[in-house]
Amino acid sequence: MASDHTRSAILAAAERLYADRGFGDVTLRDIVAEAGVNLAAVNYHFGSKDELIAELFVTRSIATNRERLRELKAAEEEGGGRAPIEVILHALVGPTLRGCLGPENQRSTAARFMIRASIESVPPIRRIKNREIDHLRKFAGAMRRALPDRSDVDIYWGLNFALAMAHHTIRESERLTKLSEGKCDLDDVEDVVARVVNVATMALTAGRSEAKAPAKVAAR
Amino acid sequence: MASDHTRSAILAAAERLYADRGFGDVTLRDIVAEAGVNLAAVNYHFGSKDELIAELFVTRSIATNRERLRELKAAEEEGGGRAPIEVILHALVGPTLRGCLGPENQRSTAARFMIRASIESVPPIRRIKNREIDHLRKFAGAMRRALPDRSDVDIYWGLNFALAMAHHTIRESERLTKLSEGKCDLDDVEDVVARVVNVATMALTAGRSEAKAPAKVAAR
DNA sequence: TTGCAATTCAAACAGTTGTATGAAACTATC
DNA sequence: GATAGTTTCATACAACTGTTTGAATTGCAA
Repeated sequence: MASDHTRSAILAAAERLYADRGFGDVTLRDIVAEAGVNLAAVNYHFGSKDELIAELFVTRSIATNRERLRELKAAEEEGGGRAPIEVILHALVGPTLRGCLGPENQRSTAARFMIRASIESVPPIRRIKNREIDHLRKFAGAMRRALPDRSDVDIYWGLNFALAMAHHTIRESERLTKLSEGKCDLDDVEDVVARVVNVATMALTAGRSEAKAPAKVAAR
Repeated sequence: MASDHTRSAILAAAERLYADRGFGDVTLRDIVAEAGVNLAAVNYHFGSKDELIAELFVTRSIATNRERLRELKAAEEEGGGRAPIEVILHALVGPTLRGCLGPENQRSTAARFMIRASIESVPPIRRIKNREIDHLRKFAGAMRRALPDRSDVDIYWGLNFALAMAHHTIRESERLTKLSEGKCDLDDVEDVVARVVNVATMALTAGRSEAKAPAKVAAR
């Protein structure tokens, strides 16, 4: 074991630079300059540039996934093994949206990094995202338990659309603000979460007998 | 004016290579080799690599946008200046989905190129996408005419969610297929379009008096 | 202090990239 | 068929990239 000082200085500097300028035009030399360490340190501590990026992304995304599962598990336990669909969807998209949106000036480096990762999609990150399927299957399972007479196809489409709305809103938040001339308030994260959950819930419950009016799961 | 042979050979080769291997690892040398022309030809005919990429993307996206507006105009004329919301949404997402999805083995080079452009998002393409706002405003206008008692905010969120579902489904089509173990059939484009339109329509009409059951706008 | 491993460092490496150059080949006009 | 303009070509350029190397330094245990 070592002092770890250099290692974490690199991680912090890299996350900051990637968050600010994107993956495209940040070189290892930029990172080591920002971190105040030697160029060779990156390869010494991480093996390669891609492994550095991967470690950054993995750290942040397991944090998000843990939060998702925590909310999901809590909801299912409270409901005796079956949670309401809107609460499940809330657990699915809430942590991601909360982690990436919010007032721009108080957005954490981690949040800005994750937005970049969502927009630019470089190879090491794509590789990790592809392993996310098992994680999503847990939500598909919970959704099936919540809506037992919905077909698998509808469940998967609903899951897909929920993620679509959350991720696209993050990716294109700037454009949506411009398009709506500021009328869509992306700083009010809980409102965004509620909108996504409401639409996804409608998508999953429409045309069924028990299609109750979707409950508001968060304050508006 | 000239024979244009070299120019179009480059365009075709570039589109093919980008579609197959992505922007990340296709160099000018790969393109000119595929096209059977000299390296300097790209800079001679297009000025720079980025301008080549931009021209490819612009060509394809104005084709999509023209198709969108054609459908929108036809629908509004038929309705005497006001089209049903589901038809407007169909005009918005139909051309994009039809241009990118469909049976993989019969997917055109252009379609595969546009999927790449949607996934990788390189600088010259991002720059063009940012100019798309005026185009989207036309749809926002039509949607406002279709739903006069909906607030602007709701209109923009509905537009955002419709695009979200369409684009995300294109971007993550492979993952959705894997996640659903093939149960979600992305080759049935009209079914995908109908699903997106239905959910977006629900999002825009829920909780209003005239919230009629969304019509099926395409065969299922 | 000595010895050994872990870490840091400057420097170079090996490869690739997009672009520029200037001569050669071509094409069409008069 | 000479001329002017366009297009092609081989080649070089200049810069940048991630990675490696081997020596210097550091930290720690015996």
